[in-house]
Amino acid sequence: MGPTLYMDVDLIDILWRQDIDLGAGREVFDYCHRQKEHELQRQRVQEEEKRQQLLREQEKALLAQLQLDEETGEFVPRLAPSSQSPQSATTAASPQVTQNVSFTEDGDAMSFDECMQLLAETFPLVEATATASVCLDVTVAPAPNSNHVMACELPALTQPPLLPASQPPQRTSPDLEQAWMELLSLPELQQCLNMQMKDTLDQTGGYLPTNTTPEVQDPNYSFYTLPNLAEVASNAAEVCPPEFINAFEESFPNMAPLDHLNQMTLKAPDLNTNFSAATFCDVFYQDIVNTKVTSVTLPCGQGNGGNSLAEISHKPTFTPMELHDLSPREAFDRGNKTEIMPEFPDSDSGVSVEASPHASSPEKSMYGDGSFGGYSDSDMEEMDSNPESAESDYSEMFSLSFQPDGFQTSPSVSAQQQDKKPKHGKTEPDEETGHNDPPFTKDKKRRRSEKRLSRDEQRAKALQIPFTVDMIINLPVDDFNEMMSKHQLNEAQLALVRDIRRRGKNKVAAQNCRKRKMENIVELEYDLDSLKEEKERLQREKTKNYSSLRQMKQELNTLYLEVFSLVRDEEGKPYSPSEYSLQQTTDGTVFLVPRIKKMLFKKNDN
DNA sequence: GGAAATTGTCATACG
DNA sequence: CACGTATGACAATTT
Repeated sequence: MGPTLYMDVDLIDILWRQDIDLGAGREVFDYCHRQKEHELQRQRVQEEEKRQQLLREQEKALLAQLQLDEETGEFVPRLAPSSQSPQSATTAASPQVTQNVSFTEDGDAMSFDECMQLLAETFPLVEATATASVCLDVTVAPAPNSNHVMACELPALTQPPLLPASQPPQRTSPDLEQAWMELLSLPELQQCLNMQMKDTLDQTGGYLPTNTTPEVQDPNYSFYTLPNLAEVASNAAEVCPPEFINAFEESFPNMAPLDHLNQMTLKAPDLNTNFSAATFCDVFYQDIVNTKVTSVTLPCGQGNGGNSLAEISHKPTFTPMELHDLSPREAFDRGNKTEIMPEFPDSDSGVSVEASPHASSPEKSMYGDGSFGGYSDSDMEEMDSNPESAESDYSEMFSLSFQPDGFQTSPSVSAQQQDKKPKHGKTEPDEETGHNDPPFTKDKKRRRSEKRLSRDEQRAKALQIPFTVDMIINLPVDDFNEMMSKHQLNEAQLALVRDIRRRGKNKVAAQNCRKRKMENIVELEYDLDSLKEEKERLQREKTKNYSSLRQMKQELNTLYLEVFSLVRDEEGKPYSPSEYSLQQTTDGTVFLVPRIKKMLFKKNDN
């Protein structure tokens, strides 16, 4: 059982990651496990001792993460939506705020303060949504090694949630974006990010040795992360946008993913003992509660950070699709009974789990729904619509994350992203704040209008496909194949890419077809009008000609009578019109023909 | 809340 | 045969 359970845990991790990508709050799950074992003991001691130091770094990390979240917006929102409802959201908000505050206090730099404010403004929703996550975070935090994360979380715990929650979510997407960009561009911030990256790496390295990481994940992870790191180092602090993206990817992938993995592995064993499919949720929940109670001091800030990190990490880190493959999940699902669906049953399906988008109870939702919820295409959308805005964030995040991968983005894509960016901040706040259950329709509409990610984009994101949808669809066959050959994709990813390409092509074809159809209709209508006009014109001409003909006949008749009246016989008497008529031959000669004769002639002719 | 309009997909045929 | 396109039919969404 032990090994199998362990495996399950890893699989679960993977699945969770996927779920997270999808919008599910797997982080919660992972964290809970981790927390159970090591969090309380180690975290308390180490964290408390090193709090201050860690706080700085962690906060920095959080900032980085938060930023990522913002831009990508994916994960942060998700957590909230998946996990819960407004209440949770409010709670979550507080943690972030606290983090922000602590950060500023640390006095890293003036810029940081600004950043914090920005974060507070931009993430009100996220934070709110994160409430539920906070609990989770606490539980999660446990991993001793994950000091960074923990530290980050600690601030939040120690400091009561202040501003963010209270502050109404502001939708200053454009402004916020600019601000973010600026912040990112700040050398200090970048340095901090880099620092965190390194720290996380180091820490992760330390952790890994103990239990370590699922083989599968690590490879991929390293695969993606390494490049990023290198880039970061090289870039250090430079320009905002590019670096911004890179930094995020780098920082997050390294930090969150690794930590999670480590924690996961560590905790897995423990869980195994208790873990049963049925009890799975319960266990987590309990663990979380316990951890919270016992280790208030522990860094849990993760509500925000943790979630955000986890989410963020997903993107940046490319979890191996292979792992993804539902098998693990399915097993997991059976056990839990939670509704996790195979995300990619077909290439077509994006994801499937249906979590109840609207979590009923905050806590439970967190554990049950949030963690387990999967998303189908429709589900994905629902998530977005969910209280939180997962969707908006998601889409936004997605766009950002996508590019970061280092893949070229097609111009169109970039343009879309830009468009989306401004909205990110806004969307989240609105939803978070209030969160209306009904929002569903509203959110969807809003999203669409705002241009959220398409289904395929969401799917691609969920599977962490390293190409933009535009690239997948628009690249010529040769280039497409070349691109595909450069990246190792699992079957699910390949299938999805193929489907995306097929659907994308067909979508364009359908659009063209409809456009053509409409053009044809318009043309035909135009032709119809033209023909109607022609008909009327001809009708008028016909009438005119008819009248003209009558007139000519009239004139001809008059002339005929006039000529006939001038004709005289040998005696000088006029011929009777009734007995004679004038006939003209082809050569112009005119003959006076007796009507009787005429009749005779006719008879003869016949 | 429902009808009309859009839009996305799928299935299928064709080049 | 693989691909891409065209298009009717449906379904999901949006207006």
